[in-house]
Amino acid sequence: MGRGKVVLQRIENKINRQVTFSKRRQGILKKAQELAVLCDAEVALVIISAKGKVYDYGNVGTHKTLERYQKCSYSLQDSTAIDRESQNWHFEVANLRHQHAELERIKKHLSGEDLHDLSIQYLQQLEDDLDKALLKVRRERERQLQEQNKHLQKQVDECQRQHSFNSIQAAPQSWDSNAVENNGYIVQLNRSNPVECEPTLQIGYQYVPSATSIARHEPTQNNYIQGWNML
Amino acid sequence: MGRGKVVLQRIENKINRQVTFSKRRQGILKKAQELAVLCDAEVALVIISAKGKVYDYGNVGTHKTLERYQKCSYSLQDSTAIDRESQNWHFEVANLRHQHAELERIKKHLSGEDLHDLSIQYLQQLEDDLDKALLKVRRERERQLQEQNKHLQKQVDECQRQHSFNSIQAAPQSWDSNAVENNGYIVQLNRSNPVECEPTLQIGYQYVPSATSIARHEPTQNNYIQGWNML
DNA sequence: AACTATTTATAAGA
DNA sequence: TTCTTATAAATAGTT
Repeated sequence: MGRGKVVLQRIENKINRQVTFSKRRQGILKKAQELAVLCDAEVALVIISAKGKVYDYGNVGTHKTLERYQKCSYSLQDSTAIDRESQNWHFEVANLRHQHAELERIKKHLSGEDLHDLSIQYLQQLEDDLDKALLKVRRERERQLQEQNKHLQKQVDECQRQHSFNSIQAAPQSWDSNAVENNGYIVQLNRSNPVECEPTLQIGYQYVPSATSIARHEPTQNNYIQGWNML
Repeated sequence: MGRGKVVLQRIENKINRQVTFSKRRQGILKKAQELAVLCDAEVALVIISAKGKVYDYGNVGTHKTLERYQKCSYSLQDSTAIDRESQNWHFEVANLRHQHAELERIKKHLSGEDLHDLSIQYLQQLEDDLDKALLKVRRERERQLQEQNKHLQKQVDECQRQHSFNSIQAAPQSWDSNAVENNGYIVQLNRSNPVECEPTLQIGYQYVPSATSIARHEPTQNNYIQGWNML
């Protein structure tokens, strides 16, 4: 893939070799990542240059994958593999530290921090991911609200039934509530008469203030979920 | 390199994933070999499929290279006082694991996964946080685009200058295109005034105020990189 | 498993 | 080193 056909043979010109090494190293790294992501595989790649410089890649941590690999091909291994057991702690700690750092990084990005050194592509991807996540969160919240609603509706019906029953003996009742929205989201019942049923049902969410929250600007008593209708 | 652009994202179709895995595995293997031979490097590659099947390559023996790699990585750590602290390791590892689990949890939530057992309040908080993050990411992307914009403006000016110069000699040239590709980033230039090179530069994206903006449908060229710090 | 239309990687040149 | 460009190589979608 270049201006000349490639011959599978050590590049004799030192400069060319160095340049090619740099380019192809990048290339194969990308390939490794793509393979890992596209095909959901675990990939570890170690490259050591002629001068001894080490490069590595591992989508789930190079060490972790290598360990797994070594376990799998245990029988092929000589006995030195055994006393490497003692080094397992090294592995484990190094590994965890690595992953930890990585996770912290990702978490920051997902929280909108430390964005300054990211590429535009990465940012765009991040934006997409966040959008998707937001969508999912909204859906889940919606789901939960609906469930709660259903539950409450039952209670209301129950209550209503009893009430009606009692009312048959007495006067006809103008059963009413301030707001019952059935298939909608929140049902807000402000009952002033503390008769049989629970006195005040207020359902739904209250806003929980947080250090990092941008305000949901409306006061939270309406059931309208922001941005939902456009989904 | 195919009929469609590649999107860096797990291929959902199982068959396709399998096929791609097979093809790309071959491909990267070849790349690894070429790198090793052409550049006289030591290369080890381990691939473990989602189902656990192990593939490996190593021009001087996978195990050998891996051992070398592991030695190098260890030396990066303070191997001096490690053994004495070995008692602390249990603690450290446990600790790290704990933190790790926690981070994973948070990361999932921020990615819109595993939401089912969360409280409504938490979800709402999450939603707010995501909203905020999204905002920040958009701002950062905007900032970067503006920067790029500035850069391009310079180029355009340059071009314009030359153009004007040439035009003195001959007839004006209608050198124009609506899209300029700069370093692989496609930048749209909407020129309101086609004659003079007096450009209105509008680059990239428009800010969409809603958090639930319809996703960008442009070909998402993403380079979302996990586990590799080329950023 | 082959076949291509395309995309992607990169060798050479600047 | 980095960028550009012509071309080889890889491969996604198809048959």
